[in-house]
Amino acid sequence: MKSLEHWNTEQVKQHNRSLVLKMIYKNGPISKADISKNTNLTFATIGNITAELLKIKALKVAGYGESNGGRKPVLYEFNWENYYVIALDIGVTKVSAGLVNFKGVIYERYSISMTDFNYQTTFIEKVYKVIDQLLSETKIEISKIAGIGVSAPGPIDEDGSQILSPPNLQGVENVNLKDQLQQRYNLITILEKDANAAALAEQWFGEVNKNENILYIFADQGIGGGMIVDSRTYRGFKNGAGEIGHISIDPDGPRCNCGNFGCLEAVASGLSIITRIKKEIRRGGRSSLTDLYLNDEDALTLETIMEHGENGDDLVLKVLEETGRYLGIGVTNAINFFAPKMVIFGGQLVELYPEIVQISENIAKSRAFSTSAKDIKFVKSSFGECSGLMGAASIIQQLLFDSPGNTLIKL
Amino acid sequence: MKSLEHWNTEQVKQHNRSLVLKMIYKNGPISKADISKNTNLTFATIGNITAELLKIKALKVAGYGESNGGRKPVLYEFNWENYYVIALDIGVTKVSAGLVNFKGVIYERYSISMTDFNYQTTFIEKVYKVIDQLLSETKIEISKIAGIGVSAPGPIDEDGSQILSPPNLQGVENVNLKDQLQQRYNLITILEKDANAAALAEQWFGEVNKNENILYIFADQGIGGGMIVDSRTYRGFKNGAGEIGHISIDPDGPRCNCGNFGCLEAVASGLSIITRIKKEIRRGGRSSLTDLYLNDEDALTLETIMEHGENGDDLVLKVLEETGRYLGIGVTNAINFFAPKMVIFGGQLVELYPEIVQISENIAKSRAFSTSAKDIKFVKSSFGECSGLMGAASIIQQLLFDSPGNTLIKL
DNA sequence: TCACTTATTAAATTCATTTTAATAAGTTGG
DNA sequence: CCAACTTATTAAAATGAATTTAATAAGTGA
Repeated sequence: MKSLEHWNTEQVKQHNRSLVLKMIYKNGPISKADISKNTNLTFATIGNITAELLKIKALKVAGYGESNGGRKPVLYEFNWENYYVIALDIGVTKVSAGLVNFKGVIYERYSISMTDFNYQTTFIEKVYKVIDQLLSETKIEISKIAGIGVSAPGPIDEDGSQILSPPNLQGVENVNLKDQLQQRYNLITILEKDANAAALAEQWFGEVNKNENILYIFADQGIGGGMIVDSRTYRGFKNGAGEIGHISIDPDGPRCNCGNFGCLEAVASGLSIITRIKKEIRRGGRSSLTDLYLNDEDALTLETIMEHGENGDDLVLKVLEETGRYLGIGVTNAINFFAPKMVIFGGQLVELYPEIVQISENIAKSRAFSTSAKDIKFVKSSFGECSGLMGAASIIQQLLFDSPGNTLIKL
Repeated sequence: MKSLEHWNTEQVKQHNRSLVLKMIYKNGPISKADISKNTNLTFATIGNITAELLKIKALKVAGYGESNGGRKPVLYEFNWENYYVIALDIGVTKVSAGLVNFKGVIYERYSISMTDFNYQTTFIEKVYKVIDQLLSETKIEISKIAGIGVSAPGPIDEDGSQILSPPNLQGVENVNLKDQLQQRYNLITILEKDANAAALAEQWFGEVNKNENILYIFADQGIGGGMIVDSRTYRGFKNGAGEIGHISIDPDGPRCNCGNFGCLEAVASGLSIITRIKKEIRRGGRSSLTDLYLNDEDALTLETIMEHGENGDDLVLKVLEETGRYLGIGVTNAINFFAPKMVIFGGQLVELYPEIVQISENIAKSRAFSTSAKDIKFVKSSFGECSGLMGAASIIQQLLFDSPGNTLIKL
């Protein structure tokens, strides 16, 4: 976008304002002198920008620093008490809403089950309900809420306004959440694919350095992927990028929901584990899960399977190891193609079976093409089951910090 | 890079100068009024920038346009006669150098075989030789040469200065071509991986629209890949991105040089075709190539194989079709992950067997996950065997147009 | 020929950063 | 404790970019 547009002093101001705000956000409390050193902007410019940000209460004075031989510096920091985000995490099993501040601290939280059809409530009514509940319970003024960020199962349209047709969310199709939420709550709203949002959360609240490209693997019921390039979500043509779950790693493998064969999602997702174990049991394979399954077909959840794995069930252990191996092969392909600096794993499967990160890392590093692949960092997401909410929050945060002039400062 | 740095009016000037120059390059001959309309810059600014560019002879007056009711507009265009690039294409079999103008027209050209060891000439001496020959034969003044662009087999180091350790170029390892060429010829020199360079050539000289991300598939002896994101080469961590040849699509497939199994390069490259046909013949498979092969093991080049395919040899046709299928599966994976707007095919295999583009397209579009994959354009490179030289030329062109202030205008 | 339109050029204005200078408030050493 | 030195902050003037405004040149059409 920007590269096609002309620039004038306004973009300079925008850019430098954003630069200073991010600097204070990340490194505060900090003195004007240090901001100047780190940004190479002069004292005078820092003075102008901080004065402006101070006036709208985006910053606050955090005290005084130690003198280095002269006058004590005034320290500034981001005005945490003034900015909150409504984070909406739309999952397959439930919709959660949280009130999150810009440090990534979740203040209030409320969930509703997706399958709870007591009152025949529609999807959008459930969304309203969690948000209304959230707002009614909180003591934080609505004027301090910067916007509504939504993490949802893909595909999402290019504008970040509609949930199109997620295969796992029955009854939800072409829902324009953005317009409806903006209208109802009068707050800026943006949607993002769950894996992209989770990746963005790592960028803002995690241990990612500036301009390190990251690959986020969302291993849950299915497998999704999110990519961050130059600190921004990489979306690709019509938002189609990141579908690492549908990289086929075995043309003779099992059929995937997408119609293809041997997709990563068909061999390394949470659902694929359940499917494979059921199949083995039906085949007569020995397992401590056998009775459970034969009594109730739906009893085999990922949680119970993992419990039996921890108790040493051979079938479970075998399937889990295979799953790790497949995931490793998939990640190898992604690395050879995308070459990220970090690979971050999240989702239910990873939470229940964190060893899968190490297994994938070993396989990927032994198979990767480039010699520098050994320097790629593999980590489990630091946010666990909160990564959806954190992701949703980070969407709004990104918007605000990228153009504080258009969002924070409403002239 | 830029996002971490502060901006001032200098970057504004840089950016707008680059914008105007690219506008004139792509849309010239064009009037100041039209430039203003297209860029949203005011007449005065356009006046300043064009005056400056005119003064250093980056532009020239191309005549007068039709009046639209007022004074006839002066038309400006890029000063083609003033800018040339030495393009160096380092291939597995030969080194070629060409003098290319900014329209992508190749003026002079000279090659030397890589395997010609008559005089025990080292690699770097061969490079010097082709460039010297080129310079001695041309009538174009050396002052009009903007730089030396080099397209070379990867891996290339992060600075674009060294060829590291290409598996197919024996005897070439850690050669710092950039420093040596810059010193000898006193011209800015930049190296780029062959597939990246070829992709960039499509961006500059081909039919790619601004900000359309492209995936270039370089199917030759091996298989390489290049990606363009936001009009720039996407390199990834330590230049490791784009290795589509080492996406594994079959864990039980043949072993690849990289140590892995079932890599695209092991099942869909030019060499893999030769290997498979040899294997089939040894197994006793029927083919019109049988006698040829049994008399001389090295007689089975890709060219002869293709000839026999055109004459209807069943074995060849079968292997080619399989190859297309594999390539299609590999491209599907790449599309699901990267979601480009265009996929462009080049390299010897594609030149000899252009049908492979259509085959890959059919497979990829039937297997791709996203519904919008049907809108992805699949094309064969328009530059044939010249794509290496064109790629090399486009590297320097990109440099100049991105910061004309630092390169064209030497104050 | 005259009114009108369009392209170009030149001067004055605006806006953001930078440069320069002045001031405030510390530290250090004798 | 005070003088010399540092450092942080603030204010005013200068610089350099795009923009606004006005003037001029060169066409068109009635």
